Amino acid sequence: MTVLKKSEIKRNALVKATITLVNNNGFHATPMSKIAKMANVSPATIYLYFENKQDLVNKVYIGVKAAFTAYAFATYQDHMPVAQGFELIWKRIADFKLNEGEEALFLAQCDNTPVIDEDSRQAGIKHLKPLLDLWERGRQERIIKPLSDYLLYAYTINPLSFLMVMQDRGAFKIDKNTIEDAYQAAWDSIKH
Amino acid sequence: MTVLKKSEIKRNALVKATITLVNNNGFHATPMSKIAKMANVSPATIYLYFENKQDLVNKVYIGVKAAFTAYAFATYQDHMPVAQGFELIWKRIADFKLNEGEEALFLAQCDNTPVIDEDSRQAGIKHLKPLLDLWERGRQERIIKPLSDYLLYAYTINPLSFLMVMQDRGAFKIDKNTIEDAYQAAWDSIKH
DNA sequence: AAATTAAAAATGAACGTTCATTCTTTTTTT
DNA sequence: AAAAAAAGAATGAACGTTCATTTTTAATTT
Repeated sequence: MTVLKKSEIKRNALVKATITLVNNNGFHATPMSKIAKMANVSPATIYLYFENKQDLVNKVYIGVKAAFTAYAFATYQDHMPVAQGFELIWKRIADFKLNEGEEALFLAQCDNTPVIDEDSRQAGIKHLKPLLDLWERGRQERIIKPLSDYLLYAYTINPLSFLMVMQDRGAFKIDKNTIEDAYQAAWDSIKH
Repeated sequence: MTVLKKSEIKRNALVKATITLVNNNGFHATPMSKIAKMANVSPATIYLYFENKQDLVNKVYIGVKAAFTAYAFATYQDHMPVAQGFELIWKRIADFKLNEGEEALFLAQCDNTPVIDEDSRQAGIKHLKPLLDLWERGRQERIIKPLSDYLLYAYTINPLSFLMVMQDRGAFKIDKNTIEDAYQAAWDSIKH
């Protein structure tokens, strides 16, 4: 187990609190005072770790996005066959969303609203490079339809976010079968 | 052309301003004073038409949702064959999103964030009934995979919202071909 | 090892601003 | 002229941020 400095513990608590509160109320309905309270910290302390509120969400977003993509690509290797590589990455992403529900929800919220600075958003997109490369290979090998990255994303990765949000609202429950069905639908929509 | 009472003109201006400003800045970053200014109205006047800020978004949301579903189902009849009915509805929805970009974007934003009251959200969902009925018929006739409504929605309707948001950010442009490709992907993902 | 000092981290109260909403006055309509 | 609609100014609460201090940690000296 990594030993954390006290300051890192505080920073982590602030990040956690931000994620939870933004998930439940949205960014602008989450005052710094509440974040501080949930992290057991004085409001002023936040400003030792972050420049201001905007800087706080930006940094939390980038951090979560990094953790997300690290998880997604952890077991992927770029010499894998396209279909196998896609299934692997897709299911890792699904795993992340299931196991790290709060983080996934936070990303979904940030990706769909004008909360994050454009710079931070761009930084987050960069991390997807391996998947975009895989898709390019898939198109060239005629395994994947000749669709733009945006369409491929819209029909494979994005639906997971939607399902997450619905689950969070208590509308329904994602289980093993749901995941398998969703994967089939995703693959069917883009396979040649 | 319908003749509008002066009061209706003001109300419409307020609705329009709300949509535009919420699209660009998000709900909580949109002050009543700005909405009033954009609608050429005093802040106080808003309160003649709406109880408060929350009531304002709720009502705008419900109104836009109603217009959206009216458009989506305008030419649909429930005796149509499943595949034909689905294509019709899907393409009407795509049309709406293209022609009424601001309204569509507003819905996407409200559907993905905790801005709208749960009651208003539920009211919005009710309007989708004809589509859910069509899907049920499709499942029974083994034309559509036996997937839950949420999965069908995630893989057919929701991707359009994602593409809209991306287009709004200037990331890419939706054209006739995109729509056709998207429809094919949607159908491929759910057809038996 | 204990005592002292310096540095860093953290705090709670306070400030200035912004915002939703209300109040009073003016304008428009009937 | 009375009633209704609209306006602009006013209000109080909430917020992000800063500031003056205190507390904790680390370094240095005895």
